Amino acid sequence: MFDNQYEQQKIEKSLTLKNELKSFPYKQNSKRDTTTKEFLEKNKYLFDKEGRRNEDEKFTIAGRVKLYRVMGKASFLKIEDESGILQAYISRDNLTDGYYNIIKKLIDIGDFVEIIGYGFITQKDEITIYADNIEIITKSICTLPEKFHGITDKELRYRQRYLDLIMNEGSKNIFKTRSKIITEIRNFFNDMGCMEVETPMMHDIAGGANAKPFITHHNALGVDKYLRIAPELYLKRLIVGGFESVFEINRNFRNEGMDATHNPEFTMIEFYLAYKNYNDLMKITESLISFLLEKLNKKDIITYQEEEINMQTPFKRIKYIDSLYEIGGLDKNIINDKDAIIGALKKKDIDVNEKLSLGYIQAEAFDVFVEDKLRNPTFVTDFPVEISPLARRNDDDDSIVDRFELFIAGKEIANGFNELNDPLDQYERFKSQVDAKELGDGEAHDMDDDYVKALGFGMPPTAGEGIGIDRLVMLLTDAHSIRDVLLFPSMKPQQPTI
RNA sequence: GACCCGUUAGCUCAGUUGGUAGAGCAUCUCCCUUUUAAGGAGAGGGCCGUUGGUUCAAGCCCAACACGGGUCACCA
Repeated sequence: MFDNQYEQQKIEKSLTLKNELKSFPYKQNSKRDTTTKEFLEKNKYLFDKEGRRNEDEKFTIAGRVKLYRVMGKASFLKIEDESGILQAYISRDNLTDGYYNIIKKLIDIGDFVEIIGYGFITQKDEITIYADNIEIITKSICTLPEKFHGITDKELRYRQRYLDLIMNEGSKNIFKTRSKIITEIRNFFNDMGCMEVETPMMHDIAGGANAKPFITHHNALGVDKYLRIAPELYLKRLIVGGFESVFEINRNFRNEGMDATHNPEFTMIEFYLAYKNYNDLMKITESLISFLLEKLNKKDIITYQEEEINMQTPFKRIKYIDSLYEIGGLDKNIINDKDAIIGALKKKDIDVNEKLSLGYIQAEAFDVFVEDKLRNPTFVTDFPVEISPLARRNDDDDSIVDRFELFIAGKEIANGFNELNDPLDQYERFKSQVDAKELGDGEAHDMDDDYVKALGFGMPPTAGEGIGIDRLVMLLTDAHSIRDVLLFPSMKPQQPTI
């Protein structure tokens, strides 16, 4: 650790600071009173002032040295804090007794310094702090990446995100936007009177979605637990309990492949509203997205990966079955003919499990022929009942459910439906999920007796929805990969390189 | 899981038909008191991803593996 030549040199400097200057290289009790941004604002007036400086007004700033230019008896530094970046000027004549010649050799790019000084304007018209004193308050040991190209290696950016954040302004902005989006989503639901709740992350039965779970173990109880794949069944238990509108923003864990839109842990908001239906949810979803665009100062037309997406509401709505021929281009006459769809899939070299029922085969066809073509926001509605084990059947057609999914730029962003609250029907649906599992659907639900029992006590008519926050952030920050919107995306372990 | 691409100094990258490893930034020494990726002079810094193979000789050719990226598949 810390054994390359650069690190050794910096450790030497750190020891010099400590032993010869009696200046501990890792100080506490900073006296910073001004951020770099505030400094720049407060000293703008100097452009109009005689002499373009004011030696009487002192400021203390602190931050990381990003650039360092030594010119003999004077030096310029760029000091960065969270608010921005500020140029500092230190000169031999303004520091005490030869201190300049010592400190200038001990400062490295990457160190945190604290500077007391006053504002002045340089010959090139840059507001700068003229240092009366400078101290290294945190000595860096490791060398920062090159100042011009920064860090471009994606593996390094993901594994050492702190370096990415130090070097890449764009990356920092993505995470600021992400935080803003989550705050505003929270505000949106709070303003609706919806209550934020927390439900278990460790489940005895991995329910609420079709996915393979992570398994962990509880030693004291001697039982295996599953990291949750969705909070749905717990949130609906709360509706049974009498809360009429609840939401939860938190992580889900799914033990599946990773790619540009899938990370094993990802963030969802799920919300459940009693006495609302799935049409209400679509309207709420539209107003949420409009609200976010407004808060982010974005227009209705956004650019995602060089493609224009029209986010204007209301979003397009199309029935699932209709989308198969209207968008997917399948022959209208074959969409209820299982064998014919299988034939169409086979033409595209898609392997299908022929034992599955029509609804599953249609779902496969949707994935293959339709999903990618949904570029502008589109609600796909009225899904087959087989692939919607927790959704309420349509009153006129019991083979479909009152459910929608929202697709934008070919990706699923949201999924909502009228909640199934008939305990007997729910029991039967779980049973057919168990059957599907035996037929080879590794992601089908297990039976959840307690949940069925909860419904037995009565859940009022309810609609619920989940929105994938990461994908929404990708869309709104023009990020190509989910890893670009996760601070610490999942990566394979690697031998330590330090 | 399949295919393609990548892996060389702290970082960003060159590296010819196979013949003793290169640049810029960064670092160290020296010069330089208003610079803007500051400038000038000099120096140090390498398990060329790992392991095998071919060859008199491998950063370069071959194979396997590791990690990453991309495309597809799987997956809500």
